[in-house]
Amino acid sequence: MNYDFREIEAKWQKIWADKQTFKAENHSDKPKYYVLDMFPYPSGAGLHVGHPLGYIASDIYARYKRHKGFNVLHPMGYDSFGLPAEQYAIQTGQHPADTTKVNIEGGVDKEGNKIEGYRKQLDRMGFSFDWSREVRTSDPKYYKWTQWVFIQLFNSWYNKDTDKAEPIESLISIFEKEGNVSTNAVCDEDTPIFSQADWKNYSDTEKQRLLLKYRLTYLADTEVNWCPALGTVLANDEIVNGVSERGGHPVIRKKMTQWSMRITAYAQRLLDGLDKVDWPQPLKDSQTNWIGRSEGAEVEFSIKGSAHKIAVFTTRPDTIFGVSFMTLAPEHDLVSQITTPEQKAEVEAYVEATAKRSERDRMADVKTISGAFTGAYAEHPFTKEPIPVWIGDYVLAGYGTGAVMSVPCGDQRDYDFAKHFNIPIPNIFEGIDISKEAFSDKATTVITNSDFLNGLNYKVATSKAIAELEKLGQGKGKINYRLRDAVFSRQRYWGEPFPVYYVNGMPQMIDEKHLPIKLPEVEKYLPTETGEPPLGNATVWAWDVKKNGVVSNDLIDHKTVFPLELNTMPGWAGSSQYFNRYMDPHNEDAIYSPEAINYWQDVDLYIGGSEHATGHLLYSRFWQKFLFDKGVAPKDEFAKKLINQGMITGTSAFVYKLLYEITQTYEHYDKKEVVDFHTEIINRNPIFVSQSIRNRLVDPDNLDDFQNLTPEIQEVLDEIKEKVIEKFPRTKVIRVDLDLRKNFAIPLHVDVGFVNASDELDEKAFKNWREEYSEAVLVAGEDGTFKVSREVEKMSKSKYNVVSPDAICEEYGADSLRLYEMFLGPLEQSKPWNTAGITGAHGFLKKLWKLYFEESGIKVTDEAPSAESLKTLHKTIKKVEEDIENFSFNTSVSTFMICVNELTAQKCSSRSILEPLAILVSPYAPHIAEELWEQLGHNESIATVPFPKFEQKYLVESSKEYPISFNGKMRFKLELPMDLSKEEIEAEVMAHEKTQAQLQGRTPKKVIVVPGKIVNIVG
RNA sequence: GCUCGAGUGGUGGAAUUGGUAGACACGUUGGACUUAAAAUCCAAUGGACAUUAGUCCGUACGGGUUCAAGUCCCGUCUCGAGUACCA
Repeated sequence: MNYDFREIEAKWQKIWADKQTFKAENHSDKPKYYVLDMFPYPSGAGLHVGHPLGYIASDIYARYKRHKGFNVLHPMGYDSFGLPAEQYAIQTGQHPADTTKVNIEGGVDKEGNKIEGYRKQLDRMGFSFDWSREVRTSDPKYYKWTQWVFIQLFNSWYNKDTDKAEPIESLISIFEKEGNVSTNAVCDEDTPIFSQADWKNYSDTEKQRLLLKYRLTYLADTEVNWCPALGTVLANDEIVNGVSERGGHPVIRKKMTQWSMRITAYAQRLLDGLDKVDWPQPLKDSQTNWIGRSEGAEVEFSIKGSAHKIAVFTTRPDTIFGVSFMTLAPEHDLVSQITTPEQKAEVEAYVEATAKRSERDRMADVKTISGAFTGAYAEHPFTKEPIPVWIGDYVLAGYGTGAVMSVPCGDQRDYDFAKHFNIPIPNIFEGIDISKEAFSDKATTVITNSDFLNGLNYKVATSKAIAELEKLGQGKGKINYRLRDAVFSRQRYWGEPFPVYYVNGMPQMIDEKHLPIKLPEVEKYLPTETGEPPLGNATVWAWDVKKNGVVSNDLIDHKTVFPLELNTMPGWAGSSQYFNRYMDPHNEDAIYSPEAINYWQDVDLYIGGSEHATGHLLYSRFWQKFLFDKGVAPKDEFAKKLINQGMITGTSAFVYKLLYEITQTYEHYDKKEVVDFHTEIINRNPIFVSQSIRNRLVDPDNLDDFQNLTPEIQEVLDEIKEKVIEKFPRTKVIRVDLDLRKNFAIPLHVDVGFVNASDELDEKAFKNWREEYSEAVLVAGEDGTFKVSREVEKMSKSKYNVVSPDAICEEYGADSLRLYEMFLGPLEQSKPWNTAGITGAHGFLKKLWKLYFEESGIKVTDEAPSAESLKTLHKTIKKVEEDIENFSFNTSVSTFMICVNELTAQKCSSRSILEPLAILVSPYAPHIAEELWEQLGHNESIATVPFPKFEQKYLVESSKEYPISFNGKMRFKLELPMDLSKEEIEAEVMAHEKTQAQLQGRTPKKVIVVPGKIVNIVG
């Protein structure tokens, strides 16, 4: 009987689906275990071999936990709102819902391309997902609850006294009793102070406007990152190096009315919570940096001849006597108000110039120092000296107060600015030379020239300065965070609509019981002509408060029918709670039942990519903490343990195209005919050379450098010349030469499917690939083979280096793929894909199969196992169990290989060894394990069979082969009984002839004996 | 620039609290079987010298601790990831 993986895998995938083998119950006597993968965005390109890496690891763990007696929740779903589907809709007019459905369920797209569909691809790899719990973020039944969370956030404020979110009603009742004078709440910077009487007198609209300054999600005019190419705003985490993460388009600053999430209220708790979770340190670090807590002081400077005050944030209040100027961000509100008439023109020109520059431009030349003097002077709080106030774009509007007290001697940026504009640089550091650069080492700071701070170190001076500022009422200690509130509006179609309508310009929440508010149909997915978001194209998009339903825009009368919000929610809205929704995914009355979440609690193991560090994983923690405050979630951190799987990169293949030119004299022939023929020859006969030829032609370190022409190439050029001569026999002079003007050996990606494990190109496949290559000339190397060169790059369609899991499953089977992906190396490490090695994993499965079967059928017997086989089995159990617990999946694959190699050598056919072995293998290679289990005579699935128990007694050794070292170098091995004492071992070793040979008569200075380990002889 | 991580054969990678460096697999070479190929099986495979024994060198580089260092400490270099005028 042969190992027919195609039949076996199809058979078991069907049985698992039919019998719902992996359905998880919300009630169980077993302990719970929740294993989660980051759900994918279903793109039209489908999965490549890099995607399943994390899924395979989590599946192994989930299966292992079932063997260990846990009730395992292992769900999967789709993050199905998103930009690519919308861009595709704009191009083709197809509804994103339709294309998304095809991408998930399979089918044919409008261009006639067959799409396999994510679901089929996933099923093929034998994952033990509970598909009955699938969620899709774009499903109204799902986004109903995304909208619900939004409403809860809107109806909450953050009470700093209790340090949690509370219902907005409690804030209103405080305002009614005492105004906001003593309210300790997180709110907008510009929130005015009002009394109980003020509150009473405010109009309804005014009250709503004020409440927006406290709500955890709020509508406000904010400086946003506007991406004109995408036609939408972006959050900070969606911008990489000043351009959009998706597409790499430029981003500019713009003031817009947008929904924001008051995530800053949770800044400290988001930091503190990191200590409670077992997440990778780099990920924690990047969240910590992103939140960016810094301790310091807020200091107020009054402005001479003005009632305005400038507030600055500084981490170095100890250097306050070193202030020689102040700098405001060009966008700072005070700029226009304090600028003197003489400086007005210069300042305005500067402000305008900076506004025009994109974020990227500003980042690109951080070295260019620019700024303008406002003409205004602030007053030093202690010396009362005047301090010139400048503006400069090195001060960011979005951080701190958007203004700094500039201490050039202690801060390099201030120093550079001062040097550039000839501003004095007073030195306040004892014994430090500041003629070349600023001094910022806190540890060795001793303050001088600073009145009451003289002689103090950083720490003491800081607290003293803060205390003195407090006495003056001009400052206080403050903790500042880099984290900004997150913009939550997107000017896009394919996202969750807000459950919001507008009365008198004030947002109103639609009552929960009318959710979901479904996306309206639109004709076009582009912004409207008036620049409104795509939902502005909808004709039925108004809210009728009488009917409680969406009605035609024609009916808007601002009395009972009002306009609905035109923005949609950002990509991370749907992913911020999906892990909880899986616990009770079909609940229509609540986001999930208390029973479900109290049973499942939180995610025990979460696996996904590290690129979500400051996006999804921060927002999800924020929402979780909010729902925890609301009493909806029992845990304030949603995932106990998180692992970032590494990326699988592609191994691109290249051939080199040689450029050449044909020259000839024109006698007897028409010039045009000649030139056309040359062009045709060059187009029809492109020359490609293999790597070795390229390396002889070109200096590999300098690709423009021609070295020498090889005979092979000369031959090819001569052949082409022959063709030209044939066509124009009477021509006197014909030359065919390489075009050496520039990089003449151009590397071109070729499909990795045309290349075998030895990097040899399938020339036929290559020529058939493209019409223009059909008569290509391929110049092989000296050994007669045409070899491509290879380079590791990100897997992508455009680089022709994508390897699909379907092809691997077809050729080697899912079990081989699973084993091989794990075998590649540690889970967290990124590594290049190389199909060649998969034969090793596949060969292992064949060898495993052969332990159970011979030609005629199963060969497993009830014979008692040998001591050797028992030892092999138990050391495998021990190692595999340790490996899985440590997520070291690559080493357990090796362990299996060793085990099977040993059992084969031992000719083991004993049931009491081979049954447990099938269970051990089953998390990794579940199909073959199920088949073996059934063939061994079992009727139930192997999935929940208890994991074999390790027994130390089988590993007890009676002797040990000691490595005998001389001065730390192992020279020979000596088999000795385990029960010898140190002295006995030493005596045995010293008496050995090889020891004497090594010593050559010398007397050892020292003999180190570690029983059971090693013997080292020194001297 | 800052923060974090990593450097081991031709390749992917092993190596538990410091204790036999290179497990396992790929690739390569030789051999068996076969008309042939595939598949399968056997052997060799870090480098150099010796080709029997053996010796020397080897975990990015330079030092150090130790009977013993891939592993611990100090310094340097390279690569990767994140972040970047954050006051």
